[in-house]
Amino acid sequence: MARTVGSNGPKTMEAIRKAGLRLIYSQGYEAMSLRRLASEVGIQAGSLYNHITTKQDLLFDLIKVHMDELLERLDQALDGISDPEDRLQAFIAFHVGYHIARKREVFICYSELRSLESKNYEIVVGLRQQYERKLIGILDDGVASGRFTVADTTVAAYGILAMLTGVCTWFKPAGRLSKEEVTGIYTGMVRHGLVRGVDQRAGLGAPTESPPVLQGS
Amino acid sequence: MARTVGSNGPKTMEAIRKAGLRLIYSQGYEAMSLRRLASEVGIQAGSLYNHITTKQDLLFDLIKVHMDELLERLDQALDGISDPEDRLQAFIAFHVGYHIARKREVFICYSELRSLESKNYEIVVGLRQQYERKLIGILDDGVASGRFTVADTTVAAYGILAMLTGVCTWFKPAGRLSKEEVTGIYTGMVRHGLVRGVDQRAGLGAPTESPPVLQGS
DNA sequence: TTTAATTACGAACATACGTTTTTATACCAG
DNA sequence: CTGGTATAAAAACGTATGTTCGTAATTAAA
Repeated sequence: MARTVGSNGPKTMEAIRKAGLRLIYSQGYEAMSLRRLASEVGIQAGSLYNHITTKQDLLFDLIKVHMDELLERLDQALDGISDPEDRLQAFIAFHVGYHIARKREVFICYSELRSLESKNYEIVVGLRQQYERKLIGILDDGVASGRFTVADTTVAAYGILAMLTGVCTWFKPAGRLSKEEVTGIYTGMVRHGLVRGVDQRAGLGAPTESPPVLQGS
Repeated sequence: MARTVGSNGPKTMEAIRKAGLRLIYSQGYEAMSLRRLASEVGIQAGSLYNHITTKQDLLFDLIKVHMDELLERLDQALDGISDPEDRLQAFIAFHVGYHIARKREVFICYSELRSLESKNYEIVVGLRQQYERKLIGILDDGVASGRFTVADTTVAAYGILAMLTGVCTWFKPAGRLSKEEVTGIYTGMVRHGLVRGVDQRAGLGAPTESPPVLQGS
């Protein structure tokens, strides 16, 4: 009926974030009750408020921390690379790798945007735009230097992001393809088309040997 | 305190479906209360139950009806077309057009899957797989007849679907690009790459004249 | 050792939820 | 006109929700 042995602030907060992430991912923010969250952490519902201010703040914190890290890691991944083609390649590899590694965080960032209060929503949308503009910038640089031909850099960027992000809805670590294979396939699709006509094969490496087997969803 | 003048079953049901679609789209299924829904329809919460059986059934019905129509319209759009390239082109045009026209229904079908009870969930996932397999089939046909080169038809199909579906998150009817322009750009990206190197321009039409202007989200 | 800050419990609060029931009116078929 | 059915209101039910509060026990600092 009081503070328990071994209770520890930072440790509990970490457990709340972890359980919250899992529950929001699987049930959605609205459907996750704080009593359920507390029980997964091993405390009572009221005790959550020693660590969070409101349920909404927990959601925002989870999303915000993730977006900040996403942007920071992207900068690291692109650091020192100046050639547009190399930067595009690095962007794709980073994006696919990150989205496979953090599929739950990524999913929440997309699916729970509408559960954010408007002030929080604006902040997150701003961060997402920053990320999008990195890719658009790469494409614009490539076009400006004559290295790329892009019908519309904005549409292309949105298309690339949507295509790559989709990976975290179907990728299975134990599945048919490794992370590296997936990255390679996606890079090829971005650069040479998702579907190539026979007249455009010149200059490409041999088609991969993987047969077009349908893997279960 | 009883039946009101002009009340009419089918008309009310239609209003419920319409308001429900809008509310679920903007707030999410869990966040939409039946009292709010009823008030938008202009009736009391309890009166909803003259038309629906449960809240869950309303969601399932909205999704199911949409999936059925999606599949039917796709069949119509592909009817009579046999060449794989033409079928792919028709698929892209259909998918983009439909997703622009029905963005709310489409969004719900993706974002509210997890709010479906397991039996309903299985049904909807089955329908979605039917749709995915249509595209995979087109790609397989093209590969079999030597018309396409595809690194991995399953991954390519998922990539195409994700890319195209993304259109309904940013497309604005009054925006810079028309539906036809968007369809054209996406078709080009599927066939020739989202980003082409300069060595691959031969045989393509002139790049579009649209400057890479960033449009607001 | 004393003191203050942490941390959790347990109970409670006000409110909101999906749903059911009862009742009364409007519509429609005979 | 009459009788049955369709439709809605109104009130209520039981439960669940996010959050607050007072209290007690643990830990860390003095």
